[in-house]
Amino acid sequence: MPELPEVETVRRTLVQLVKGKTIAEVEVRWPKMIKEPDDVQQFELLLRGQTILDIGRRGKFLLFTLSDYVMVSHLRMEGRYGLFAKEEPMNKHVHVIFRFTDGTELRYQDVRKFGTYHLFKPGEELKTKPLVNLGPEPFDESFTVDVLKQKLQRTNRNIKAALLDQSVVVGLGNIYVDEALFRSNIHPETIASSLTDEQIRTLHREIILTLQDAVEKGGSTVRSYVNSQGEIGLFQLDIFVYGRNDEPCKKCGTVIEKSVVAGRGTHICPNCQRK
DNA sequence: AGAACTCCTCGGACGC
DNA sequence: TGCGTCCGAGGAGTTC
Repeated sequence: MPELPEVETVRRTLVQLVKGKTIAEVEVRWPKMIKEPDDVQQFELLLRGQTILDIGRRGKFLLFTLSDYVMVSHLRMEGRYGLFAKEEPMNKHVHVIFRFTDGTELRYQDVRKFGTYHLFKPGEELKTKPLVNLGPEPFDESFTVDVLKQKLQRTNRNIKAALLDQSVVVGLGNIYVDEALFRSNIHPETIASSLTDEQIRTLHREIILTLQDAVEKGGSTVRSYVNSQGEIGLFQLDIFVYGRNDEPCKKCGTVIEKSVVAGRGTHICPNCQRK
């Protein structure tokens, strides 16, 4: 399940693979993925002749800057990109194909078909769904302790639910929320508004450090994620709690427990993270 | 505001 | 052992 570090890793590898290429033709095999424009044929048509100038990222969204449009792509849980020669055999889970003028093609593969595409005129993408209500980028200076504190103080939800909410801060998903909370010694069921100033300072620092560390290591490979060149991430070696239920805590040796919090599988060390 | 539901498929667990 | 069935995995939009 790609979160910020995995999406950033995909962005970095993808930009090297396709920057400067011009789209000759687009084939959408699963029309439900195209959210904007409504008409899938229109999506395919508008992309013809577009050159990929750059690829950016906002939260977990990839933003393809094209000659005349911005294409917003979300990988959700299992989306992957790969560059292929057109004659290479097609995987059955490929749902969108961008054929370039040079005979190569970018294939979007997604076993669960949860990924989404939006196409906008430049500037429009920031004024509307799905990007309009996103919170600050964790590595941006606008993500301050005070901003985090303000957002946490006005909610009665638990901290796990709050951190999964992309309007609080972007980029965290189930893995990195569990990791950041462990590294902050905070129990995921703690009511967000009840965190002390010191806990918020620690959490703010650990969110940034956890994500930075993971970006440097090329993300995690949990379940199916690989980057655009088929390489796995190395951060999974540094994971403290996610998926480690019934194994000993790396800090204190207590057995890691798994439960459900905010409707998500949640991993904690009951000794390091107390309510 | 916030919880529940929805989308979707596969693989692992489970039962016989 | 082998085969069928069931269900959990979850980001984010929508619904209530």
